[in-house]
Amino acid sequence: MAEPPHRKPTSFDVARLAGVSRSAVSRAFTPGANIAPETREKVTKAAKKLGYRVNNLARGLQQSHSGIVGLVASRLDTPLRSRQVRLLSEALIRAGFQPMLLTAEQPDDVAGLIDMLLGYSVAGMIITSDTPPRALIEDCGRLQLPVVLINRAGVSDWGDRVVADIDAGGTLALDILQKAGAGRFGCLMPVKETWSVTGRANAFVEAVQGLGRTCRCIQADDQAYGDARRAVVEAGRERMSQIEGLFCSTDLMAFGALDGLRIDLGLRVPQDIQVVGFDDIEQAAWGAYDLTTIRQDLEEQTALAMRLLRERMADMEVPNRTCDQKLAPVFRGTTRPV
Amino acid sequence: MAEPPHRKPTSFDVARLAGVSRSAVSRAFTPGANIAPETREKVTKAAKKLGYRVNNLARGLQQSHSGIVGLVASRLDTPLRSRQVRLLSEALIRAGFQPMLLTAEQPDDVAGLIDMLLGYSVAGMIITSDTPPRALIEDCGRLQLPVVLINRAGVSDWGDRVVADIDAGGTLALDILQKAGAGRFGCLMPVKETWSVTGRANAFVEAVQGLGRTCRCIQADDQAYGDARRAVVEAGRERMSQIEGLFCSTDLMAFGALDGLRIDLGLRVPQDIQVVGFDDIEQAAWGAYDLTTIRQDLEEQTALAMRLLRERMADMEVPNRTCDQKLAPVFRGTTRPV
DNA sequence: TTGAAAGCGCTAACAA
DNA sequence: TTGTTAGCGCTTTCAA
Repeated sequence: MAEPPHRKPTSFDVARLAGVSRSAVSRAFTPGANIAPETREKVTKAAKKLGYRVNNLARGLQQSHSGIVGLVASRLDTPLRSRQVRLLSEALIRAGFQPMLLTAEQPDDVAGLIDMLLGYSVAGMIITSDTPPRALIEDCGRLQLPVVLINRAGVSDWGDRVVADIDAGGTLALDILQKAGAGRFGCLMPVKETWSVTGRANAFVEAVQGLGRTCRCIQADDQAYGDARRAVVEAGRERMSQIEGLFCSTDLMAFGALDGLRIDLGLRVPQDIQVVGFDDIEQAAWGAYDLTTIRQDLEEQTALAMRLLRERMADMEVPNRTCDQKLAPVFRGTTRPV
Repeated sequence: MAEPPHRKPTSFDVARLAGVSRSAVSRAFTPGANIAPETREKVTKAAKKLGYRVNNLARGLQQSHSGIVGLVASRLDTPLRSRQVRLLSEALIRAGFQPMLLTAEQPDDVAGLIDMLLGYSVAGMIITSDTPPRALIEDCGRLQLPVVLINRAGVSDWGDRVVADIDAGGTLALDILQKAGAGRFGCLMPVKETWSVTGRANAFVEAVQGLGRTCRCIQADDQAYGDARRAVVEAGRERMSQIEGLFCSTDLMAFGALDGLRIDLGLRVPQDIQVVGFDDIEQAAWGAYDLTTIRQDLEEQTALAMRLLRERMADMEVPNRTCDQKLAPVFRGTTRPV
């Protein structure tokens, strides 16, 4: 155990102790550098003795980027988002990057924060925010900074994307409800527009209309559990009981709907009304809800995002790409068995 | 709209355009620096025109720290943790820091990651990980790096702490169950030790023993919903129905217990058995669970953590401190009304 | 394979 | 209040 150093040791100190130059120290800590194994050995030993570690700030200053990747997320305390962030941050770390977390709800906040981020010469950005400000993304384009957007489309010209096919999602939901025997359809969605969440709800409505039927839409103030429950309760027992198959545009909203239907309105699910959600978050499998839903494969989503990021870093000239992730139905207790 | 700059502008470019020195530019971007308002004005204008922003890497290299604060968290995809991380990260950003997120489950991972973090000259660290490796924290102590630990005690000499009083928590849980009329008590806890989670369970058990009664302990493999549900089911209807008041050491485990009791074992809550959780996460208020629990005030927790961090930054000589956060009972439907 | 020297972009001490 | 100067700790040509 070395005595507590008061000043942090620099590559210079290590070089002196190891009897080599500072360049040698630098090379010893650069994977794949041209350096004799024994020199590297000497340096590593001296470094350990001194408690030296490379200063990433100085390194980033010298190289073009810092190894930091911005991770922009809104509603982080939501089950889907927190799982996404966990998976992404673990994947980034595994790939040798450092995720810098930006949690912001308002597009205005985001703008200022990204500005901060750019000051750190980030190597790239992954955005799962609800509404990333387009100006910001265009800024990244101007700086030739890799950006991966998750479940957001059409925001700007710049940026690669991983998306769940919203049309397929809407159709799949209808399919599930139809096969389960529902004939009159309803859709619960938030008023506030969001590409993915309102997008799939609209796709569902259109799919229903494609059948020559009409879809009863119930609008919630926002995407939270409470918003959904309130919306269902306000729609009232009468209106709700005319719906046989209800598609909720997120699982979270489906839970609110289920509690509203069962507890507040006294309807039985799936006997009186069948419910399908979207996302397959962990809670959907919990016994009290046991929700039939459509699964977004987050592991696959993460892997795709990382691939896009890496390919873009390797070659900035590659045209913008969009990857589709798989969607799969998960049958549980809120629809009748077929 | 300026033409796309290919090389990022530096303070030198701004200085030239504004007709001032580079120091003037630096001062213009340093809050509270000695600079004439009109000079600052000139600089800001030139900077905007060029699309200049301060390079935080270079700034951090010069100053003693980088403005980055490490945020270490495990089980980020868990409701309590994700809310903590959201609040902390927002508070950090508001205070002008940048949270760098470290998600790691194994103490071994953490060690390597912190090493990385230290390479960024972080200004401090906030740790809400389940089991922060003590060696690591002592490293921070050696480097005189501010560390705030949340709900972890006794890990090491170094570091300030925000904790929920585990003894008070255990006693409070017993109190609630007793007043609700329960006479025979049980406690559901994870086998794997954790200061806060197993700590309050033990406190509950001791409080029960203090009454001269014995407490039936049910051990789950871990802290997840599924672990809790399985544990209850394996304990069996017979054993469970001998318990009148069950304390679950987290809300998440309480949900698993509730579903196990009601769905798998066919017991009624609160008629046959009453249940109390801990944390008051969002889901506890959901209709299907409507869980009586003990609330950790996360807003207060965040505020305390930030205060400790800032005070420590201001004065490294201050002795280590521990702040207690308030605990409050929340009465809902899994206990009988008093 | 190695070392010397020249920056990366910024701030801080000093002098004007 | 401003400009000059000297680094912060590292990587990276370029010679040797």
